[in-house]
Amino acid sequence: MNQPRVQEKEATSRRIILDCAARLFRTEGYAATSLRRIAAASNMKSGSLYYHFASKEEIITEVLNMGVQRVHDEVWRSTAELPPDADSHTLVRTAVRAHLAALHELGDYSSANVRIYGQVPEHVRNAHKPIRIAYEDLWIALLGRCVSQGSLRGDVSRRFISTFMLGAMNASLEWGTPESGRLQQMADDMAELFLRGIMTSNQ
Amino acid sequence: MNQPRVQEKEATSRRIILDCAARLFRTEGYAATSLRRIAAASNMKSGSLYYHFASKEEIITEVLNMGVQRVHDEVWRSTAELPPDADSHTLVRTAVRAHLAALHELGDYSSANVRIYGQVPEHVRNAHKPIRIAYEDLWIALLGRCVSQGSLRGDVSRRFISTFMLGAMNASLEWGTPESGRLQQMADDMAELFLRGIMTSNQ
DNA sequence: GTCTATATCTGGATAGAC
DNA sequence: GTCTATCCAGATATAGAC
Repeated sequence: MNQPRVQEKEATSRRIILDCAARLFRTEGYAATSLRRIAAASNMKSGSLYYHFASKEEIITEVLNMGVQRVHDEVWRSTAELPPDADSHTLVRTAVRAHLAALHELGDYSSANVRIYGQVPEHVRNAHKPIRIAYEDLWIALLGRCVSQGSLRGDVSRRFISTFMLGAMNASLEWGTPESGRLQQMADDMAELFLRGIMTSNQ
Repeated sequence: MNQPRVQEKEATSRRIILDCAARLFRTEGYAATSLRRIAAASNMKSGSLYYHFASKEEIITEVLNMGVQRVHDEVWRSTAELPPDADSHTLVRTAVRAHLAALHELGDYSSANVRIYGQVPEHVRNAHKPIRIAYEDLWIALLGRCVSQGSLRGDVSRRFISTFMLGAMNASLEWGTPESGRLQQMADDMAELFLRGIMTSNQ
């Protein structure tokens, strides 16, 4: 009865391959990352990858999806845990913290996603797109909760604000890898800039 | 006496090659963009590129540098033209407008820069780095003018704020190509978000 | 200044042994 | 599940004709 062991090994190898692939896609780019290099980093030979994945495109698809899915889940969970009457500042701060924490924890996956989304083959991008849109919609909904409290400014569209915020937060992936203590501080600083802007007085 | 004509043709071909290269680097990635494709897009054969450039790395270096240099120059010029006693809001709005206008005008150059900077061979990146740092320093200096007016918040470092703003603005390259009318509006909206944040009241 | 032709290398993917 | 061996397409770069 060693069926479970085999499945475990397959799942583990799969995960190792994806981790290495994500790291290489992030740092080298999509086309520059050969299956031979992914295999070597995973302590395998290139032919062996085809036991786990049908093609390079199947690997990048998995990497792209994982880069968004976990962030989505964390932001959803952390904001759903808040009391229904939580004020807008708390809501935004919580979502920003969750996004940045998950983003940097995922590291190579989310960074690879941000960096090479615009450069993968079009049908790969199209297959991934719904996951991105679902995540954007989550943010639109969060901002909707602010609107219903009358606290979100009305002169700029919610879609613009959410795209703006996501872009600003994702750009932080290019700043290097902060220790988790620093990350907390960074998230709070960024939430503050979002909420109140860069100036002292708001005349 | 056709020496000038020849130089003109060389300069023109060079520029065509760089334009095509920037567009391809942006959309396909660095490694995925072959010299054959750059040549084809430039209505040439791949061998001919070597008359104008010594290597693929020389091409990408030029593309990276152009992507920052023009933006730098535009932001510098537009803010230097302001009266020395211009208020902080005007200063920031002017710089944001200039950055976004130049960024989207350069299009493929700046977008290629943002997208593939982290994926280009290390010595290419190192050669380009001083130009990036000089531009960041320009923003630090602009924010310094706000500090001396007592209008920049003091609880977050100037370096953090400038990195935050540049990241947020550069992310807009991924939103598609706006018509120039829309671009003006976008720049003003973004400046507003920077200056006053996303909320209505700042209690 | 641009071409053709080519040397040399590395890529994704497959077949079949173990 | 992982290996070796291999096919074939496509890469950078060079050489030399025009």
